[in-house]
Amino acid sequence: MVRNPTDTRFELQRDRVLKAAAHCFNQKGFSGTSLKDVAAMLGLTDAALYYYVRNKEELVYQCYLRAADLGRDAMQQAIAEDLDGLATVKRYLELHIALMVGDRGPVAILSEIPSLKPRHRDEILRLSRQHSRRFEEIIERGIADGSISECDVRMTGNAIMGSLNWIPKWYHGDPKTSARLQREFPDILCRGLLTPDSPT
Amino acid sequence: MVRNPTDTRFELQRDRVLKAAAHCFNQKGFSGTSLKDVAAMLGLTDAALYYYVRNKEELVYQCYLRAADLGRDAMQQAIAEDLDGLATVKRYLELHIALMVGDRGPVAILSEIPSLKPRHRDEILRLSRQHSRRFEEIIERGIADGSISECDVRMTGNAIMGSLNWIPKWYHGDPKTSARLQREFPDILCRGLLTPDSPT
DNA sequence: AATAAATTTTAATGTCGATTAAAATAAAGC
DNA sequence: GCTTTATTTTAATCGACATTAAAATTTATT
Repeated sequence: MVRNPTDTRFELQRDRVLKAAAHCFNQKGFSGTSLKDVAAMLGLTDAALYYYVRNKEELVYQCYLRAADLGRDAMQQAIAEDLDGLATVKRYLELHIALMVGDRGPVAILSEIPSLKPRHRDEILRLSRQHSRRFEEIIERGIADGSISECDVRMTGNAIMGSLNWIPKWYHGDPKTSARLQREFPDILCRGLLTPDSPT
Repeated sequence: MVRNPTDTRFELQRDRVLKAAAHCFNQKGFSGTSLKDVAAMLGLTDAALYYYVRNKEELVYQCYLRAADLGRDAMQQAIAEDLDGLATVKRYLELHIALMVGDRGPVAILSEIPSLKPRHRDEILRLSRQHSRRFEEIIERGIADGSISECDVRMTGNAIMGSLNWIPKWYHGDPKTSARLQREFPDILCRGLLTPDSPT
């Protein structure tokens, strides 16, 4: 079985497998989804999945890689647009959410990182930390250019990333919610609750 | 084995079991923690846990009940202080976080709700929705009394709750982080990123 | 159409960890 | 101290998937 980059059928089917897996993991929890569940979503047999991943652990790993890719893509594009700090944050959030609720989704929520093999766990954690660090850099840039108010950058980053990472927990594909999410969420995360004339 | 409310030894040990379980679930993931892992934290044998819970499913269920109790307690106390909407939100966040990082913690992250038995799942979801609804009511009250700016209440609630629920993912008991969390987080979630003089 | 390669299924196997029952120990009550 | 009750351990059992190998089928190539 020699496979080259032009061999697209395998890649496509594999992608469907990973999406189905992400969907199942989010819906039924990790321990609650058997390979049979994932396979059933594609009209396949559980054993067929082994043609695309080595085992269940790798299925999770690949789901998490997809999630990391998606986040990285959104951030790179946001940065490339060369806006001020606050606008970059907002743009990143818009892009990330758009990808999540679009055809790059669903994104698996990262609940099972610890049960990955060390090699895989380390890589996912590395990617995850890298992403957080880049996000914090944007916030710092915003503080420097005056668009973002002084704050504990680490905590602020954690707060926003938490909101973002939690989305798959309550968003299950409803189009109405999808629209609201894309329209409102980025602003909400940037604006906070204060009224325009609140004292600081 | 007749047990009454004054029988405290059982209750205490059971509580230790639930805390250990929450800790393990957060650290190693649900599927990655065996009952042996949980028991080992207490110097017990896996079989001993069955004296405190019927089975693993109930262990998760009880962890989630604890989490729900904690959130409810924080919210009730915040509401009882009879502040305006924004201040109530902030007070609630302070209290909830204080409990999470204090001796009521650790709080299990709710990743495995779907693998609960229907009866248990329904109850946890009911409690969870109730909590969200009450939180949204506070936000609405804040909008009504002018302390919170107009917003999509549902989405705003989701955003803040997401941040809060994600905390156990990255907070692992470091005291330094605990202090920062309690000091900064409530404000961050209320204030957003904007500078005092940002245009709206 | 014939052959080869890719994909999926059928049918077992194997294993880990949850669960259980009975025995042992520890604690409490009298 | 003796008895009863509460707690924990030892030692099996047991089942649900994950995993595998070989066979079957589908798809691609010529």
